[in-house]
Amino acid sequence: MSVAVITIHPMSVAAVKYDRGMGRWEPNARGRLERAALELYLERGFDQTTVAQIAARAGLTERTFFRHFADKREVLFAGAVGLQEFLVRTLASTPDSAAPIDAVAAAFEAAGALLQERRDYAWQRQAVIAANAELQERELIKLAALASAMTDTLRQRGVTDPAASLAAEAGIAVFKIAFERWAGGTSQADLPQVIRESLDELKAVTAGK
Amino acid sequence: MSVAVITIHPMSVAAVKYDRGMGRWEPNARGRLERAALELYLERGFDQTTVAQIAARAGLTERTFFRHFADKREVLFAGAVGLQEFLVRTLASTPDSAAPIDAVAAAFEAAGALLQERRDYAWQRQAVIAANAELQERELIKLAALASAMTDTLRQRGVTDPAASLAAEAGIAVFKIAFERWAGGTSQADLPQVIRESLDELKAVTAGK
DNA sequence: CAGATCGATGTCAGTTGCTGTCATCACTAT
DNA sequence: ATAGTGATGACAGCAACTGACATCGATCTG
Repeated sequence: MSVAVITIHPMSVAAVKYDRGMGRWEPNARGRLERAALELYLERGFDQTTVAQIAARAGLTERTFFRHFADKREVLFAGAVGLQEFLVRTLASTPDSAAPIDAVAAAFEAAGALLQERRDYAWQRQAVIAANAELQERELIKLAALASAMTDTLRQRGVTDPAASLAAEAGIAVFKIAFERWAGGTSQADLPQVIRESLDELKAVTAGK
Repeated sequence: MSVAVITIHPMSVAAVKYDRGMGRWEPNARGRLERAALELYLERGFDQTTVAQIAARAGLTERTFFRHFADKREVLFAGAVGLQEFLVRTLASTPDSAAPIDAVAAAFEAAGALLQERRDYAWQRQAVIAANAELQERELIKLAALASAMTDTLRQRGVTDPAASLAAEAGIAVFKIAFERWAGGTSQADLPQVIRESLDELKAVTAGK
């Protein structure tokens, strides 16, 4: 019994889940990979998902996944770059009259308002990250990079050195705790307001003699 | 041409670098792995070191490495457990009269004194971690776990919830920045004192209206 | 229009981190 | 003696990630 060898062109196995574009390949490969990854991480968990499965759902190959994302975790953090840019921009454009910690907190409040607009996505993403230690590691180093960027921005505003990094790190701590409370609760709390309350708590806690 | 099949007993290929004990295997396998790993990470870098190389230098096999350490990074963080226990113990035994943030800072000052006694080791380890992003991720999640443990301890002291986590996170931030300044500088600065100064800076930074 | 070039992807082979499973064998308790 | 026990070795295998090269529409160039 002889078997015909069939050469399958990439287009002919294009993912069922996503509409086909007009070029040689479907458009937005990167976005399809992000969406497929989040779906699979939610359905089966991060550990139980292979990169090959993500690529297959997006109608691509494993190799292509690694051309778009440095590793299996990074696909969940693609948006972090934009968020950091927004925060730095907002911080840089805050009037110099504000104290460093207040300027940092104000930037986070503005970012919190944006996050709230994509609440469903933010909550899904948070659920995936909360369920896996490796993803938490990646989240923490993104926050550390953010702290570093905000420290630089503060320095450019004339804030001297230990104060700049402390204001940035303290601001991150406030945001972390506020976000956890917001994402963990079932309430319809307002994220910017939770951030503001957490900042006031921090001020109270550090109001030592 | 026939070749004799030689079965090599583990003892006969025991590591040259480490003295042999009296049992079936050399003693302190775990410690030998830690030392071999640190040496190799310093010599060739974390990425350029394979687990097989570490095991070989310790006179063991790759499989044994993974029986002692969950992954290639964890070998650098074996001592973190003891440090966390020390910090929690110290925090728990601080008089209740101290404000939460001061109690946390006092615990870090005590731990800082211990770290200073092993300054060479602490600096070598820090150099390895500073050179590799994956190791920084691991360090950050250890600090997050530490924050969580200190938060629990503060709660047991009657500190209510947002204040407890904020005091712990703020304390971590202070320690992080103080340690960086201490390990980065060439000076003979006193780590507990650097921690104390950083805490004062934080208090100044958060002393908003 | 023909040909060169380019960019995004596919294909394939290889290394390494990490795991499951079973064998080995000094030591220990009965 | 005999039967565990515990730390290790040996081996097979999966999945993450990388390097090298091939493919082929789209685009540029003459």
